[in-house]
Amino acid sequence: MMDVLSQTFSALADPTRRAILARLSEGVANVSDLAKPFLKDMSLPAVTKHLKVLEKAGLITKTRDAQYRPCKLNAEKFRDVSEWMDHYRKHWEASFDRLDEYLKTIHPTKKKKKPKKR
Amino acid sequence: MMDVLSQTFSALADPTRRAILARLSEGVANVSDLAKPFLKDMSLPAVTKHLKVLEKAGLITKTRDAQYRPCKLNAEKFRDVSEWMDHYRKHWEASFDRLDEYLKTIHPTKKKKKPKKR
DNA sequence: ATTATACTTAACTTTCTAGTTAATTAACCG
DNA sequence: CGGTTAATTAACTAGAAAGTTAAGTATAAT
Repeated sequence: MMDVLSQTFSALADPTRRAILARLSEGVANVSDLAKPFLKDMSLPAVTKHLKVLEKAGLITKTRDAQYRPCKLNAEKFRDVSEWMDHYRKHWEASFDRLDEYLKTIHPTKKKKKPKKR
Repeated sequence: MMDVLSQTFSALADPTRRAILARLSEGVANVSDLAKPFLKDMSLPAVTKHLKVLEKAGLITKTRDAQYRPCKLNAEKFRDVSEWMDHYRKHWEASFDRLDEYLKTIHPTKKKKKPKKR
């Protein structure tokens, strides 16, 4: 039995699945819509499987409309990942500052690099 | 050949590896320090392998000090993941607001749930 | 009713992952 | 030197993941 976070991360660890999520971030799409960009690289059942992985991970929801299966992004799941990431945020922000300090010492006139606003 | 983001996510998709990262977020530790909590569940070579996965993914850096291998967190990598996640942030924040609105309609006296400050 | 469309399931193959034990390397200690 | 500690490498196994093709199901269209 896989823990929730592992399942989420491993669902995200595939470029096809991330591309599907990117497409769904633009709006609802059914299976063949989602599959279209990949059909030169893989079969339809392969895409079906990717969707199943995303669905089991809770990253998307698949509904029914006649013979179509409209899929939509399940945004809450992303928040869970983001919350896990938050624990490390201070570290990368700190390391950014350290780099910043370092850059100032070697090149004091150079424009200050600032961490991204969130 | 695995793309960078897939490699990062798949490194994160394991509870042992995430626990190692959590430990390293407290400070530098060498291999046997890191292994200790897991030695009841798995062998030392298993931990070595996990560390190799994390290192290849760029999430940690392993250095040398006599026979020890001090490891440290590589925080920049987390920023990359976070930046990918940012693309979806608006979605989960929006869905949170929708939930919020919904909760108000069914239970108007209940204290308002607020999205986490970042 | 039959044919087409949309999608899934089944069965199988190949490759990758996570673990194992045993042997090996490297540095330090007495 | 000889032993101990720290960690890695090698060789192997079991099981999961990602793909395939072929067959099946459900709805719609003619």
